[in-house]
Amino acid sequence: MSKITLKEISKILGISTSTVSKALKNYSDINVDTKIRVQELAKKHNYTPNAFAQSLRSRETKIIGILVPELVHHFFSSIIDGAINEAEKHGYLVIVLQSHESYEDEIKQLKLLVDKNIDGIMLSLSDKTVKYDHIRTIINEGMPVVLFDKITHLIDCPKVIIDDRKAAFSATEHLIKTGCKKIAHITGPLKPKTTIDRFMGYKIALETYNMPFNKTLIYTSENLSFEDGYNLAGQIMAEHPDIDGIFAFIDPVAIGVLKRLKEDKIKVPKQVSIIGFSNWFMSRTTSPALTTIDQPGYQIGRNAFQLLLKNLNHKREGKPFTSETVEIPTSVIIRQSTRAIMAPVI
Amino acid sequence: MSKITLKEISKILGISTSTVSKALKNYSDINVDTKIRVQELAKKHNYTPNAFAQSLRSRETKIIGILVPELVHHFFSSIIDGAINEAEKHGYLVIVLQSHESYEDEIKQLKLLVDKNIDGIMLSLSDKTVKYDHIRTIINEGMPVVLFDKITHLIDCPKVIIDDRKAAFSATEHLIKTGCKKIAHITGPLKPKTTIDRFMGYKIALETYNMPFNKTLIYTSENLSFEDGYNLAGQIMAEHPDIDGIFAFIDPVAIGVLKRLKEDKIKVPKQVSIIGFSNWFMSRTTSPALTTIDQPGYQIGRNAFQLLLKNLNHKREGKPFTSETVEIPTSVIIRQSTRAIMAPVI
DNA sequence: CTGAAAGCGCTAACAA
DNA sequence: TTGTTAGCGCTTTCAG
Repeated sequence: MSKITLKEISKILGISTSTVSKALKNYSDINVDTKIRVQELAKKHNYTPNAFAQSLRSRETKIIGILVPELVHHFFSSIIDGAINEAEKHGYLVIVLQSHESYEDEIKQLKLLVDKNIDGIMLSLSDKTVKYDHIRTIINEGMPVVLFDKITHLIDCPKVIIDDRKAAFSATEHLIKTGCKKIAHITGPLKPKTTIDRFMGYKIALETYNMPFNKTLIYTSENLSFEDGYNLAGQIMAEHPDIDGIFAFIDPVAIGVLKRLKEDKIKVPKQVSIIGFSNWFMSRTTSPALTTIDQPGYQIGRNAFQLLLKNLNHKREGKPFTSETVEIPTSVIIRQSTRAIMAPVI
Repeated sequence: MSKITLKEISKILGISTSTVSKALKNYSDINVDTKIRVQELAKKHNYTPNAFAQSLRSRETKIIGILVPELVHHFFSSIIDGAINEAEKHGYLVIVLQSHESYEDEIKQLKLLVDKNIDGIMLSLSDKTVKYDHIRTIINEGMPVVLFDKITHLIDCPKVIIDDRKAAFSATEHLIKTGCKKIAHITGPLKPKTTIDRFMGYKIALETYNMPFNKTLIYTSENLSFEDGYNLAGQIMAEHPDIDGIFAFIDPVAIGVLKRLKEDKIKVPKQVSIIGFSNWFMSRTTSPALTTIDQPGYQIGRNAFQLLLKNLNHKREGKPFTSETVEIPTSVIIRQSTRAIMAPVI
């Protein structure tokens, strides 16, 4: 029925528990015969050590926690996928928690994790989080923490990011290089820093290519929704009928734009090119398929775990935490909502 | 720095650890004054009990595991979302693991979970799993297990399911009621039982409404992909130009169909109606938006945890496990890829 | 009302 | 080569 313990094995074999323990771990100072006897009996009874008892002694759980704003989200679930798979390779299990973009929840969930004595935490900040003492406290108490995607530079710890500004620059640049002369940008609520970075990337690209920046070409989607894109597209074309490119800061909005333009019989990409951001699953299923920026979630998760692992090891060895920042490269996924790149004029 | 223990508190206060322990748990036989002194000191030092030590004694971790075929999947991540939120309400944390649709991985991951001494397991079977002894063993050893979505009736334990057959019946019925006379069905690989159930639902609906079942109207998507739908749609219309309805067993395939028909200038829903299955996020963003079957993932996760919790409690109280099956209702989400329901002829 | 003691299962320093 | 012992932090008799 239930699991067998060291003590029980030792009783059966008439030896001490410490001998059994050592035999199972192949200590060199144990008689080969006893080793074999022990190991066979253990196998026969399907012995596995009691994880709490081990943890209680070793101060290690081999469990880490990951806290994201929302789990039901292609980007974040990809990150978790990457983290879980990488963790498993190294013998770690992963507890998943969500902050639902709430500062209070973030604090609460973090506390749950800390109280469970897990070994380390991977964290993507909620959009509402503007104070960071709750995180600094955890780190100061010796918990290894890695920040990813939604990060702040105000916390000194390892981080995994994508360079949203650079990525947005590429997106805008792609529109420019494919012949767009008047490009609108749909941005989002101010808070997640990523949104602002994307806006900055757009702006810098215009400057770099000597195109005028026009404030009236900036539109704001409040809730990042498909519906927002749909409505804003109508507004954009009404206010600026000569627009020939739209860069939306996130795919669902871009897809909303796409749908509206099609319904309004505006040719995409012939008259207006559209580029999104994030490479959501559905972006390749639209017609025309959406050109977008790929954010490699899986790799972010993988790298974040690797950084965490490094600090886990540092902690065990008494070394100080590192706080390097790893940047994961993004790429433009060219599909059909933008025009073909024009051959350079010779 | 690190966490304070009962022993340290007791030393500071010059009382015994057992008194401290009881004081913190508000035992009735402790002097009110000592209680207050203890509780205040504990609060001051931010005392939280050591979770392993507690687990070691109580044989409970307050952690459960959930194993799904794939995490990066709207349906499964919704289930996990529901499970995590419900678990949290009851003081449980959730370890998430994936089988990647591999039988071997399923066994391996289950073992990881069991070895961690977690309190219970929520499991959705991999498509490759056709033997169930690994699961029966776990249950027989006393681990509460709840199966959801991808289940088998060959295991005696609580289950949460949706009735795929009934749902597919409704889907087909909806096409019939909106005037379709010749309906093709795109099904998938044989294994997940859900696929067959959907096919059965389609067939039974035809029979119920006295429509001929025609084997040549059944098409198979091998990899459930958007691209498959795209290609099959071409094939279907070539072989059966008079088709006026297509029921695809999963949304991405339906969306592929939609895209192809549009490209081929076939009017949806005027000439051909399309209905999907699953209500993936993107299905409302297509144009026309896709009519589909909603599979309420969140509720499945929630209910599965509740069943697990019930068995967790039964176990604690020495009662036998229950093995009830909860069926979560689905619904037809009517959008624009099917025609309006015709008024009944009076 | 309080404390001593035992024990959950495992490990490791030390003794034999 | 093996065993003894102590202890990780907590809870719960049971005795005082």
